Amino acid sequence: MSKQALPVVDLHAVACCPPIAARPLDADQAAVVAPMFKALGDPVRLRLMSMIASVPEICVCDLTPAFDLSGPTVSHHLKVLRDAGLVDSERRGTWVWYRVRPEAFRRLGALLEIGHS
Amino acid sequence: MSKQALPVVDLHAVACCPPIAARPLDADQAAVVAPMFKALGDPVRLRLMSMIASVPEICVCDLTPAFDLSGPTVSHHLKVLRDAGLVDSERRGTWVWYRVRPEAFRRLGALLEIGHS
DNA sequence: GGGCTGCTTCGAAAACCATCTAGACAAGGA
DNA sequence: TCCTTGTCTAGATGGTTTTCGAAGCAGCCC
Repeated sequence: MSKQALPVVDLHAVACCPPIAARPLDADQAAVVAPMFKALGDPVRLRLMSMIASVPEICVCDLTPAFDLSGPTVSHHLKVLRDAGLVDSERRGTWVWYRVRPEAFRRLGALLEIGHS
Repeated sequence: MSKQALPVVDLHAVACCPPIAARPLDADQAAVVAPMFKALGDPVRLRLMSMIASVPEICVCDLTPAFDLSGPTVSHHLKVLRDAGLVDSERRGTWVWYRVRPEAFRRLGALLEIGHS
């Protein structure tokens, strides 16, 4: 949905990004970041994310057959990833294409770096 | 609980660790890793993890007062982190101390590195 | 237009989760 | 031994999540 209003997670609102091992996260930061981890906390979504991140972009029609799940279920999981700000989608003609939002992905990785303690 | 049998997640069972952006995760790998992300997908647990990771070790008695939650609720969240293999605990006299399992933490970080695609 | 295919949204059922209170257990001190 | 303090377990409850089938919308082709 390229015409969709705004991502549910505003990435600019995240106080930018010392690793969680560097100093304790405050409640506000945690409230912004936790939903991203939560979105990756389901095996189906983690695989979807991995399939999307492994290529520049990928069609839903190539994602759905990789799972033993109904179309609506896969679509739901993709929406969770979208709402978490982790991926973006765009309809082009008949098909809908998904791609990673690299800044979100990088942010998450940065949080898990080893703190300099 | 130092005397507790084994961590619920056997870290050695994780096929070790190309970033999820390098190639699609298979279902077995996803089933092992997703619970770790899921454990971090709650704001309370993310803050707990961050507090634990920021120091060599920390007493439950220092974790609980940081939240507006009952003791049992904090204890429950700590158990989720333990079961996910992310932290370890040990009773020493009156108090129970928690510390990060660095290998699990590093593994998670490695998964989120940018793939060489 | 009419019908087809791809994807999403809706609504409902079942499973799961966060939180609480009450109670149990462990260690230490009177 | 009994009492207190710190932590965990058990059980209950309300809220959320996963999943489905049915229905909707968007784009294509005849």
